[in-house]
Amino acid sequence: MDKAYEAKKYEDDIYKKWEESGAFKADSDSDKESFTISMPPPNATGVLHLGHSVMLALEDIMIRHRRMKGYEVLWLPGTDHAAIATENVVIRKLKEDQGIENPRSLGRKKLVDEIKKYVANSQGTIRSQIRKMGASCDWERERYTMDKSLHRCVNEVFKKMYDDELIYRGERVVNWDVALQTTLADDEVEHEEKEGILYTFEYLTAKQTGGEPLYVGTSRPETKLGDNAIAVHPDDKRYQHLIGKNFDVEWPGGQTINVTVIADHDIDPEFGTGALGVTPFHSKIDYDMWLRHREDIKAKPIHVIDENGKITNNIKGYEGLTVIEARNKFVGELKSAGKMKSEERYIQQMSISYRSKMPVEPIPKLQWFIDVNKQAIDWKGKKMSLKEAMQAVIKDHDIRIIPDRFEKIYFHWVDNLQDWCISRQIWWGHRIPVWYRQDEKSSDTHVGLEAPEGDGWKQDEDTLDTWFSSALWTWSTLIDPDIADDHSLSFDELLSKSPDFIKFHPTQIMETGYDIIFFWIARMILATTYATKQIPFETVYLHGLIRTREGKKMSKSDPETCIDPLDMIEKYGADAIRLSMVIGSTPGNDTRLYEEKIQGYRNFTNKLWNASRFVLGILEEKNVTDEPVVDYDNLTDADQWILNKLNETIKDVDDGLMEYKISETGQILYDFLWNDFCDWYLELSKGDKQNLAVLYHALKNILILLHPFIPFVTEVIWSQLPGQSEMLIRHDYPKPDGRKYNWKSLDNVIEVIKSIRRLRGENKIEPAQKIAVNIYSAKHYDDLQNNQEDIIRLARISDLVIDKKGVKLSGAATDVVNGIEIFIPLEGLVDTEKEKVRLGKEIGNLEGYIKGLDAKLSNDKFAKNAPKEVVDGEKAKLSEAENKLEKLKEQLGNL
RNA sequence: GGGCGCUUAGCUCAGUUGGUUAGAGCGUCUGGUUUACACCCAGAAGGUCAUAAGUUCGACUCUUAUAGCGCCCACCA
Repeated sequence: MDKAYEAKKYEDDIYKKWEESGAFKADSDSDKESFTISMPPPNATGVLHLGHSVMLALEDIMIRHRRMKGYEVLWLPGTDHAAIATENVVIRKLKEDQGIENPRSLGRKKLVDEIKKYVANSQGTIRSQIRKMGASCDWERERYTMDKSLHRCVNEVFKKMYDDELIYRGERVVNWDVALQTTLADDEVEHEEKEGILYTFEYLTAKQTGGEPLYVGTSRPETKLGDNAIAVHPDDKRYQHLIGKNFDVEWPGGQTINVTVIADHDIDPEFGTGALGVTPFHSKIDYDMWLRHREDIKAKPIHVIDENGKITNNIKGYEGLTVIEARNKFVGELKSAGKMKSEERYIQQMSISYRSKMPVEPIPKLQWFIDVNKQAIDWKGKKMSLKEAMQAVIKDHDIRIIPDRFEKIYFHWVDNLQDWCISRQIWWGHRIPVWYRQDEKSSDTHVGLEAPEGDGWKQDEDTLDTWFSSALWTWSTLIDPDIADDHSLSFDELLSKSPDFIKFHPTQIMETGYDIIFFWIARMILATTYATKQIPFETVYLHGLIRTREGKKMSKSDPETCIDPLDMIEKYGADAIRLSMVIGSTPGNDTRLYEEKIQGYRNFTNKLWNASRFVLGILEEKNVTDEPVVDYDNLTDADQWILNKLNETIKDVDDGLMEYKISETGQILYDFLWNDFCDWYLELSKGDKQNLAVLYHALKNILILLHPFIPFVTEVIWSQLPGQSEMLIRHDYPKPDGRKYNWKSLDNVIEVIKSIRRLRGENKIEPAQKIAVNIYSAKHYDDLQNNQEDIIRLARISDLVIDKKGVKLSGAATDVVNGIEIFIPLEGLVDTEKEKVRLGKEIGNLEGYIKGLDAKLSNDKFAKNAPKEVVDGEKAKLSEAENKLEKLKEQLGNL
């Protein structure tokens, strides 16, 4: 074995061996309890980033742990077609690489083929990068959101919802991404604060109102060319006499509109002039207001802005102007006409597309929607709406969210959920499975898996929101592709006849970043409860975002702060990355990552490597070729101590992982290996009482316990361990052995050694200098006597005196631990004055401590209210401290 | 505007039913080469747990307020 572990030399080979051995494969025929994770599918054309790395590290830990525990484990990998994102990438490529000015002019089929080609070419990248992280997922079950079987599920769910009247087509004001030329769902719109201007101008003249002119404030004056109402608060005294009246308004440019004054409670009389110009076709609230007052409003809404963000032909003199041009023109006209009352700067919220980062225009369009309020689903015997079912599964704790504060965030979102616009005007994705046929006499609509018989059917041009197919991910991936091919089977039969679905759904845990709780988590709950009558997952584990050391978002454009996981794997190994992603971060909280952190965990893998090298060296020296059997009747104090620690560690680690406390558990293992096993047990094994079987046993279990966290290095070392034929990935997970060990004896020894080392350090005794030490303890005499060789060696002692009691040496450095008195009597080596000061300080501390304990214990209320264990514990502490104080005082007097 | 989170050693962070003299890693300082490891070993320094009040025998932990930082949701035009 090399002196230092070089991850690069081993990782790819190990991964290959695992994969070829079939260790990742799940068996739907198994009798074992199942444990399933659906891997959140990265974009098919993506490259591995830190978000993927955290996801893969966490999920692989969970998966490997359960696999070793004997669950039938399925971790299903896959990729997402990422509709808008992918189409854009390809369009840009065609423009840049092939000089095609407008790739859409290629036509639908050709462009989609180009995209398919691009996806097929780049899908391999992310696959191999997932492997680099060590992810032990079942590649034979890999799925892609555009697979045939998934496509069928998409169409089936669409049809089912359509038949249940949960999906409808209607003309609504939708979020229109002008740059990408498509609609967006509400949660795909981001809000950005921007300084804008609130224009206040004369809308109705004094003559029209019969009193003061009516002023209206707006940040988008150009839309006022399409108003059909003015809304005021019903109780607003200023406008009472106008409510219900109609007015013809002639704008300075000559355009005329007719507006009705309506009263609506949504109007805030305090804001602006308390009067709002209602533009139904270019604002969702205005649209809703129009719907509410449709009966009263005389004029029809006017379409002002078109899909390109330009003014329509409906507005004379403005045709073809951009929104900004129109605004400037209109404002100019108002000013010249003397109608502009004021222009105030204020902070307004801009709607921005999360995809294009460009402004979103509300415009009216005929689109497909999912009705979230219609009661159409049976959930646990109750008729519910999609929204109610989404609420119920969390409220009833069918699904648990970690950390639980995200439940509140989830509820807030669901409570305010509106119908989901699912149609997109792009070509890449699942095309809406609806066909239309029109002739002079009739118009037909067909919804189904394929075009109906007969001529003249044309499929809907739009595709589905990419999250529609993602919403089915936990189960559409489990539908047997052969069964999905059989169109004679009903949708319910697809589920009931697919062995994987039966065995592995619902999944146990959905682990993903909290940033997609709405896009994805909520949508999976929505679609899966509806379509399968099952929850998609039992637990949601939300990890935080990875940030730079300064707490900023990492961006690819800034290579200074942006860490590329692939570079780090190359440099430090996947194991080190995994630990750095997982230790010291808690669910739902962002973590900062920097190279030194990864380096630290690389050091840890190297520590394991060297500890193993040490043990393996001894085994080899002693010609051990098979696993030695531990002789439990013949254990040293050190053996008992480490076996006890091992039992505790096994329990804590197993419990911790079962509760998904990944960070804490990793920390426990880190400490156990480094502080207990290496610093003490291995050091003690360098003495005269080496126990081969226990060394082997401890190392073996350490490798098993660490394997889920750092699979590569543990597997490499495992292959060197004599007597193990099977790969570590398949090994059984340990249980505590149930034995009682005497760990206290060695604990005393350790305390004594630590104390002597500290005294040496404080008195500046050279490490090479061996010293004389006297130790007195009646109670622990045997413990010390039995381990004196180790004390001599590890504390570097020349003459050791251990006695039940003895002369309190003067002029010595002294300490008391666990009632054991320690003297280092070398005159000349110990600075008496310094030692006096030190002892005095320690006595002072101890007296303060005792005073506090005294006060606590003499307080009647404490004795009355505190549990007995606590009181007893405090009493024990007090007597221990008093004992120590007495001895220290004595020692001080002796100096 | 509504909601959430964070504030603990110089830095990055743990601390889950309130009960140790508050922990780790990195960094710093003092020393080191012993049957693995300098990607290492031994030791040390460093904290009014943001601030203030409250509940309690007891608060880093619970309550309330305040401040700073961050995030999410929301079309007061």
